[in-house]
Amino acid sequence: MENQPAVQSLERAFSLIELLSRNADGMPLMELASVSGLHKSTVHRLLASLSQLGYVKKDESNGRYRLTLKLFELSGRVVDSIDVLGLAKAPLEQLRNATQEAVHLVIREGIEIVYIHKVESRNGSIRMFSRLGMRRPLYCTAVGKSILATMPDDEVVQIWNRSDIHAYTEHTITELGRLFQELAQIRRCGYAFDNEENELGVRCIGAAVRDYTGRGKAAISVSAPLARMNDDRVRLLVPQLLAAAQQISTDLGFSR
Amino acid sequence: MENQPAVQSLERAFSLIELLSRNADGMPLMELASVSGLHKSTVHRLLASLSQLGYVKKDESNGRYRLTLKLFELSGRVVDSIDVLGLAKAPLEQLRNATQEAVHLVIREGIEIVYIHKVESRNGSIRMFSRLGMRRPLYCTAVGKSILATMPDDEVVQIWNRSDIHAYTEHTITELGRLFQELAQIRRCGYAFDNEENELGVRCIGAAVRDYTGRGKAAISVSAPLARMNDDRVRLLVPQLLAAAQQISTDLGFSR
DNA sequence: AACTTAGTTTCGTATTGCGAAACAGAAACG
DNA sequence: CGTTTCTGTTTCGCAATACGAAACTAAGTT
Repeated sequence: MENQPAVQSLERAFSLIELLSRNADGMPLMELASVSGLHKSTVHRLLASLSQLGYVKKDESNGRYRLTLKLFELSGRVVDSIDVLGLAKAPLEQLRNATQEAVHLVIREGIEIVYIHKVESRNGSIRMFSRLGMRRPLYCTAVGKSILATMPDDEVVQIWNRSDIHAYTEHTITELGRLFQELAQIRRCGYAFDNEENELGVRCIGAAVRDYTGRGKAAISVSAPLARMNDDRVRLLVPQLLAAAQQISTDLGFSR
Repeated sequence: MENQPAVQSLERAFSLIELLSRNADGMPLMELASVSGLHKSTVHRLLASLSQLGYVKKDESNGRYRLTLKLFELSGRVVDSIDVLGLAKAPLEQLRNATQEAVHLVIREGIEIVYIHKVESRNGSIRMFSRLGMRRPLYCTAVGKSILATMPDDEVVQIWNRSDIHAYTEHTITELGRLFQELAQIRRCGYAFDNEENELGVRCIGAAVRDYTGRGKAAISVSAPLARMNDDRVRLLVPQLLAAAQQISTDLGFSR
């Protein structure tokens, strides 16, 4: 039914866009041509089209092509329409104020979570690495696991199979058995850990946000460097995390 | 040199994307076909390609096509690379806390400003209409005018000529003379007003953020409903606004 | 002045995307 | 329960469209 190849010019244009998105200060035509493997005149034509449509602009001072913020405008509309975002902002900020640590809101899309909101720590010193729009697999983050824990086992297995299991750090879970062990615990306690499974030196606690169907479509987390996240601190933070998750879930129509 | 028509399939695909971005809960194929004026089989082919590339997904439950967050991922990278954003976040939040009103950060792109960060009022009652990624003309916003005020007159004229002058409210400036009068005042005081020029019932004060070249590439503002923004309140808020703008400008390398 | 190298424009060609039409499935109707 | 009328998917022959080689321009380099 599917797997007919994508329209060629679209595929090519988007590969250029992806390349450009990785280079903040733009790229010259020839570089785009060589790394994409396309003929320079093809690249030129596609860029000209994208420029005319307003997605790309050529920096006249140095001849480099770069993305404009028009994509941001489009995707901003999409993100804005996610109702959990509106409901979560206030509780998240309160949570950050109570904990003084970075807090995140993610939603699930397929086998990944996407960061859609962040309130930064006031301990400005150490900055968490996270970017809005960034994706991570479900199985290696506190938020992801807390969402998995709201799903039936067979779906978890499906997601696991579709995921590219990769040990981001030495603590990353790479066996399905381990994952299920953890999920059992998460279901009991209502929150999930990430003990440096995604990034060394960072520990997170996460809790799912449920909508009226009871399924976890989103999750929130508190992240901090190892030094500020010992067991005592966790005991202190968990109730606050859960309260915030509860609050948002209730606002989304989840009961009990 | 330009105005050769854009690659057809690109132009069409992006028009579909724009349509989809305006409908949070997706659109059925036929609706897309009729409003875009494209043949349904063309729409189908383009959507299939966009799906395969991961930008669009078909909601199997109701058959509607919707945008994924992949665009958000791309544009997130672009936005993230704007250094003024990182530098502005803390001062903006402080400003919001001091004023208890909604504060915004915008950057200029061409003849428009783009909202790239917002810290919402805690007076949750009345919510400002503003969305990240949203664009407004320079001439009808406090932030826009404060940026114009940092530019040489001839450039202001150029921008004016390229702009589609439109009276958003009865207070919108629609004559170049009026604009220059205001710019003169803004240059004297260092901040700009928006007296319901963009939206009835909303008053803003804005100040430009300058980089090391002295040009205003960004600006910040405090917005509030008319009722909370009388002259006394403005006198109180302006110094705080200016302090924040100053702070960010300094961090960007602007001196004096 | 000769030689690179990046970027733009032209243009003939075949490939690619096009859309009419057939098909499949679901919902609405009588 | 068959008929009609939707929407969405697939096929396929045709020609318009996008392709890329090559010519050309403009800057830099040697």
